[in-house]
Amino acid sequence: MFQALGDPTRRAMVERLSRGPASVSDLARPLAMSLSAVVQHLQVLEASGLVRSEKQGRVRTCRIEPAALKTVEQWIVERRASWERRLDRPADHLAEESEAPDKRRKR
Amino acid sequence: MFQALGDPTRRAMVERLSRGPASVSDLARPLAMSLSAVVQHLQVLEASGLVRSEKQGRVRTCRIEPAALKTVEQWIVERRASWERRLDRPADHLAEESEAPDKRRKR
DNA sequence: TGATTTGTTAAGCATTTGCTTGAGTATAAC
DNA sequence: GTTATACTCAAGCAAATGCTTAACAAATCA
Repeated sequence: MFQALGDPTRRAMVERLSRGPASVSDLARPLAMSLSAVVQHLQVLEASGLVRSEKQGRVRTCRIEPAALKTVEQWIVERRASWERRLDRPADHLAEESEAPDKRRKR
Repeated sequence: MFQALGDPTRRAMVERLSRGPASVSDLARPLAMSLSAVVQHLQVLEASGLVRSEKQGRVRTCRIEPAALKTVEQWIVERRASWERRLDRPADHLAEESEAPDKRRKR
């Protein structure tokens, strides 16, 4: 998912979709590239699980998968929490050392 | 930042750093690649603003930049909020249409 | 029916990415 | 002072990425 969101075009597509469902052409309209390229980006987004789409007639309607966004959000939140937890207990890592060396409790 | 987090190795580095500061060799230890490669990943992370590092003596100490993580988090939260806001007011987009066509209020 | 709209698929191509190796430099340890 | 440590920097290279064009298929429209 992070990799999918790593591309600015795909982020623009997700932004558009966060405001509501859209067809492939809708997604392509503001983008300065071929429809084909947009379809390829869409495939990446779908493969990542961030976007889902279904086709009725000749138009494919795409929409965001909020649960997937939540997963990404969760990853970030956890890393940040892990870091902040550290700062809240100034014990232990006062020496702020590396790791491997000094595993023994003496010295 | 999304692009930086798009690589699994770099995500592992961020995970490690979320548990506390580490030297370049610390970061490299669990990774199956050359130190040089790790340094290159580190450069990407620093360029993105997600990680900061400073060198004292011959060891470079790296740490996470929580504000940057917060920025990423914010982006996700906003997209998700934008989507959920939509669902809360079932007005308007009942037809769930595309966009450009039918701008006129008749029909 | 024939033309148009909407999308799909494949091939090809330039650029970017994620490494490696090898040859340094500066600090710290012995 | 020699040796090990902890990086640093520059090539070089294979694979992945982000496009393009072109040919095609299926709905829908006139």
